[in-house]
Amino acid sequence: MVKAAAPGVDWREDRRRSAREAIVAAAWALVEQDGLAGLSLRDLAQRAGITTPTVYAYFDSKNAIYDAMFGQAAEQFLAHMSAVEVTGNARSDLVAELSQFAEFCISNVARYQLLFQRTIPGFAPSADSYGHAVAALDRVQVRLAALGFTDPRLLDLWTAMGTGLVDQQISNDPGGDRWLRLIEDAVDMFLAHFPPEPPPKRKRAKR
Amino acid sequence: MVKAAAPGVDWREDRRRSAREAIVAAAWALVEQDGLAGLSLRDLAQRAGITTPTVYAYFDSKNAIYDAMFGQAAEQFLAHMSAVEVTGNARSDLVAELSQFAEFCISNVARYQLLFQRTIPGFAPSADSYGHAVAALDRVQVRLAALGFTDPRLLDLWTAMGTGLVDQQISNDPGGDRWLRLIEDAVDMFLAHFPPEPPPKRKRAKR
DNA sequence: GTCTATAGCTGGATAGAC
DNA sequence: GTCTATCCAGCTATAGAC
Repeated sequence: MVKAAAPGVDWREDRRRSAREAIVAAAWALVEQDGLAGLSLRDLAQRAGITTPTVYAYFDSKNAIYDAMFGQAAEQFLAHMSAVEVTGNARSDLVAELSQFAEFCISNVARYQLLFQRTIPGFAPSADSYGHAVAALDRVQVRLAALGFTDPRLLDLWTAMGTGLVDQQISNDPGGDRWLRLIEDAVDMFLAHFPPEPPPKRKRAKR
Repeated sequence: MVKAAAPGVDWREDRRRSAREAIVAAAWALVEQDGLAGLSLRDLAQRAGITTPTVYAYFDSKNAIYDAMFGQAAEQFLAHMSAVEVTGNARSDLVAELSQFAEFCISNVARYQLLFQRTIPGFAPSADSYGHAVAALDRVQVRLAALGFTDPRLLDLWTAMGTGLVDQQISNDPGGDRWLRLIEDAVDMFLAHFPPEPPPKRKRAKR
């Protein structure tokens, strides 16, 4: 209504944007059902209530759709991981972090595959979409650093543990919790061997 | 030559068997190049020096080819993992085990995907092929048990660590060694938190 | 922007001669 | 068993009317 004349972002752009989002939403619904690689533009158009050529009015190619999905997934990942509460206690924070990560991955396997595995043959995310993903991973690093883990090798070991648990869970016990139950054990193991550096000097009041 | 009349395994069967193996070999060459899902029967036939219908003289369907590949991969996995030397020292044995596993996975990513990830839409290994894979995984369990690790949760954590390192290596640093270098750290972490049970009582003569 | 219609291609799988 | 020829389904993508 009062959306008046913001330069370049008028109702026209809004319409187009929401139409694009509707297509992407339909794409998510399909890949969650038929698998990431099984997406076809025919099905997509039908699901979105339009025809195939209309899809091309909004996306240049099928990969452009994957790219939009990738960007959205990265945003969702950032939001999901930012929602975890920080207490300052290393153990509970690491458990929360890992649980949140696992929940994100498992709640949408297709999204996990798109974002973290490279399973679509000709697809590589655009620089723009990839930027979101990098930002999300940076955040993980920052949070771990706040807990006293700064050694890059430690960070790599941490991500390996996380993806390993998630990967085994998805591949070998889908729908179950055989590996999810091990999250606390994994964190304890990690903490026992790599005690966090002493309090990261919470000296940031001044500024 | 002296292969005479072994009942049911005459030269006819041998010819057929070697023809099948040639097709499977061509399939491996193709998937290593174009990705596991990118395999097409046209390309396969061309690579094998035959025509598409001839492929069907040896395999009922494309999935039957994947199945033969799966069985072969499982056999190779068992052989590769059996080649690692056992010293009885937990640390060096675990490092060797994990290194061997990583080497196997990384040396042929398509094989890794076929065997350990479920990435081909309509494909599930036959009971026969799957049996080989189960045997191979059993062997891992037995070897860990010999080192004093019998808790099934421990085994799951161990496999998660292994696949996590391999997965990160393949996905995020293909051709490099960023995660491979962490194998020793990972083993130390594992050992520090879960010291193996005292010598597995090599007293099993009786029985 | 949205449609109908279709091009153009590639896929797995089969028929039938030899 | 191996071929030529082909079917039929699916796909991405485009042309052109409205």
